Amino acid sequence: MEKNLPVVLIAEDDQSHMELLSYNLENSGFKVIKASNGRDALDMTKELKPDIVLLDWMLPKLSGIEVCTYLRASQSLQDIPVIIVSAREDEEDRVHGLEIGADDYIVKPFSVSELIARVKANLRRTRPSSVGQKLVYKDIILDSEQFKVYRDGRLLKLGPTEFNLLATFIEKPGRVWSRDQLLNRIWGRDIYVEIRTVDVHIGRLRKALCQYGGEDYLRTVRGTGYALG
Amino acid sequence: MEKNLPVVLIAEDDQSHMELLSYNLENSGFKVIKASNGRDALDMTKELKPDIVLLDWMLPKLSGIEVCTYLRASQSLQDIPVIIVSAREDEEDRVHGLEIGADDYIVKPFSVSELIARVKANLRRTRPSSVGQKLVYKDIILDSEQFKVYRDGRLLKLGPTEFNLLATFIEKPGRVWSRDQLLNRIWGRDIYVEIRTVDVHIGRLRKALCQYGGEDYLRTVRGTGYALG
DNA sequence: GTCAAATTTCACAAAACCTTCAAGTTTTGT
DNA sequence: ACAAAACTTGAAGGTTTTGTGAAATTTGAC
Repeated sequence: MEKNLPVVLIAEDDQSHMELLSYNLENSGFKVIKASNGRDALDMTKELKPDIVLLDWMLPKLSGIEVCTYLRASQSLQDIPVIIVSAREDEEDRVHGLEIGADDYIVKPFSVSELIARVKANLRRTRPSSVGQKLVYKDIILDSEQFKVYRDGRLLKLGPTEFNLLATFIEKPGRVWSRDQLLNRIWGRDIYVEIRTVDVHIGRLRKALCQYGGEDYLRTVRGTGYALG
Repeated sequence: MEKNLPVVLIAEDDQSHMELLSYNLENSGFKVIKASNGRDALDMTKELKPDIVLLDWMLPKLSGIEVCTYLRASQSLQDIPVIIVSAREDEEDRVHGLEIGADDYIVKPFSVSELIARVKANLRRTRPSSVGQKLVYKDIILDSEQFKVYRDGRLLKLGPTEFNLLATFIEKPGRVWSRDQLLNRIWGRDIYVEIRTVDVHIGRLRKALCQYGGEDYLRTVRGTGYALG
């Protein structure tokens, strides 16, 4: 129900570990989806495109290593950060884990705060607005922890959808997003909304950003979509 | 590196409980050391002289009760506050726990803020400077030692839940908390309460904070949660 | 310059969400 | 054990946000 939270896929076959992980991640503001074996993990990743994947080294059906290898080979999934969680401490495994393309490697037992920190660190690259960072574009500051947006020092008033749109744009200034991509990302996957609705909200965001005057930073890319700057 | 933080020894054999406890205590400014059985707990207490000890009732090798009894008999360790953490609710056990010299007794499941509050309360005796600092936001002062809140110099009347809410908010002014996060933090994990209950208590806190007039500092973030300022 | 396609704007009804209220229950204090 | 205080819950009512169609405007191609 909560929308636009960063999504973490946890692939872990040990029930109590799973619970510990998901409880704490949910508490830290993530949406958690769970897989108890490697095959499910892979399928769910393809299907749901989580923002980050936590893979246990040992998994039934497909090992974490295999899943990771597969993800790295996939065009559309290779940008999803992968953290390998393992009981193995040996240097060799650690190297192996990183070699096959994992972004990080955590050894059990680990502290919860370490885990959260690593997850956030790895999301910073791909979804900076999701980890409570202030994002800046020109004179706009978006504070995702406080859910506030300032322009030229003044606090702007904007609705949830406008905020989410701006958060998406400001993560990658200049990048052009299609209406479909925006719908998927902000409204969610299986929600039926007219594509034109995006336009309206873009218009609202435009107005909100200029409520105290100033240049319009939102660029319309005719036939394609929108971008910030 | 860490400077003079109060040290909490947690003796707990359940891995996930340990994580939950240590994560939250570390987050609240304590240094945590861990023991997974009674023998280790006793040895580490002798060796490291923590500022406070959290003892699970049931522990391998030596039970929490035995450890506590031993500590109380020791000249050099008897002043270390001991909190027994237990799943037993019976009055009898509670009495027994306190009889053998525990300073406090917490029953699982407990809320995080309750735990923190108890730990701080028990540290007040031995390390008064480490706890009970007053938290301030604008004209609001929250005195966590006396459990009192002042606004503009006047003592406010507010119930426990309202106090806990405010304590959470004032720790990080501006940060937005989801209802789920607030429930977890203030009501405790495995407790089932309607999510809407949060709204009502927010409403009460609002009223309480403005009982002598003044601006409403609580900000509703539609679709997300609440924040102070 | 004209035209068609695409985008923007506008107004409004519906939906989602939040606040308030009051009643009933539990907990606390004496 | 009783009274008071605090808490939970559902429902009603109010507010904000959202989605949509239609009209107006802009854009780019010819």
